[in-house]
Amino acid sequence: MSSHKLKEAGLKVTLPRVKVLEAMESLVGSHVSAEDVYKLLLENKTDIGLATIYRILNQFEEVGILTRHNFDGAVARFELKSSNHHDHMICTNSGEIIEFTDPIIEARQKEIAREKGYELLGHSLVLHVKRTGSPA
Amino acid sequence: MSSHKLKEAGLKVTLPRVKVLEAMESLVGSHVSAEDVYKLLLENKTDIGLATIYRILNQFEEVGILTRHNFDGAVARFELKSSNHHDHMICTNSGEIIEFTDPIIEARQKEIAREKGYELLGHSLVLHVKRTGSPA
DNA sequence: ATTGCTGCAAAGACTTTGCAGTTGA
DNA sequence: TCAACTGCAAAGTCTTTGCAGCAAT
Repeated sequence: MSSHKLKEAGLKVTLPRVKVLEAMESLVGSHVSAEDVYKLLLENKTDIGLATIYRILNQFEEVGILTRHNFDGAVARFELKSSNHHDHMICTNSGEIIEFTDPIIEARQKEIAREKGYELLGHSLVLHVKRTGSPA
Repeated sequence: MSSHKLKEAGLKVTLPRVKVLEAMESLVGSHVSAEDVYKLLLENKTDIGLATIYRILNQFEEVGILTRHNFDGAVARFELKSSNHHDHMICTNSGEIIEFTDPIIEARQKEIAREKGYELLGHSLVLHVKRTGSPA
């Protein structure tokens, strides 16, 4: 249940927060903007102010419920933080976002940071791609 | 000479463009915002409108003179495109930006895209790091 | 002489904030 | 009850644009 997750995170359980969390849970695998969440909730007859959505999304990020992406530099996109970390590939034609993981890259990143005298805290990797003739 | 680079790129050689290009050339290795360029030019007694700087920076990116980064999702940062591609590491404490290259990661990226049926056009990789006890 | 470029100020997109009223524990 | 939360509208930040005048070929 969503409310439990909120309490765990130290957030008061309020209707807007529950609704936003439910929306994000129903959207696992998507990468949505504040506006997207707002519209989705409206469709479900839940009218929560856009400002509140922004506030809640930020809080959720702070407590680690979700991850923020700035793929293009324009709108921020969010996705529920899943147990399995992954990176993204964006098709320049369709705008489609494909997720992937690669242990080799992950390992190298840690190593590179260490080599330079740093500790890796996180990373952001986005591949910009286009479809080729040969399918997946 | 800067003006030659502009002609090559198909851009009319104008004072603002030459000044911005010179500024970027004097800043190799930095990652500056439009505002940064604006202020730097002002210090050098060159008063070019901020809107013009934005326009020029965009044009320079289009013709491949420089690269745009959206490290944090806030301001866009630019750097002269150098012959040698590199990625970035940002220290969360100091904000310092360290450049690096890694052939293994580069190769994997290409492979991953291909495996999924895509062609790699470009990528954006940023490591978020913090200093450790052991120096570089 | 043209055509494109620049400056200014206004507008735009996205996001945050102040404040008064509401709600959850 | 009382602190925390929400909604609204206003404000903020970064960036783009319209338009009239200026400049490069």
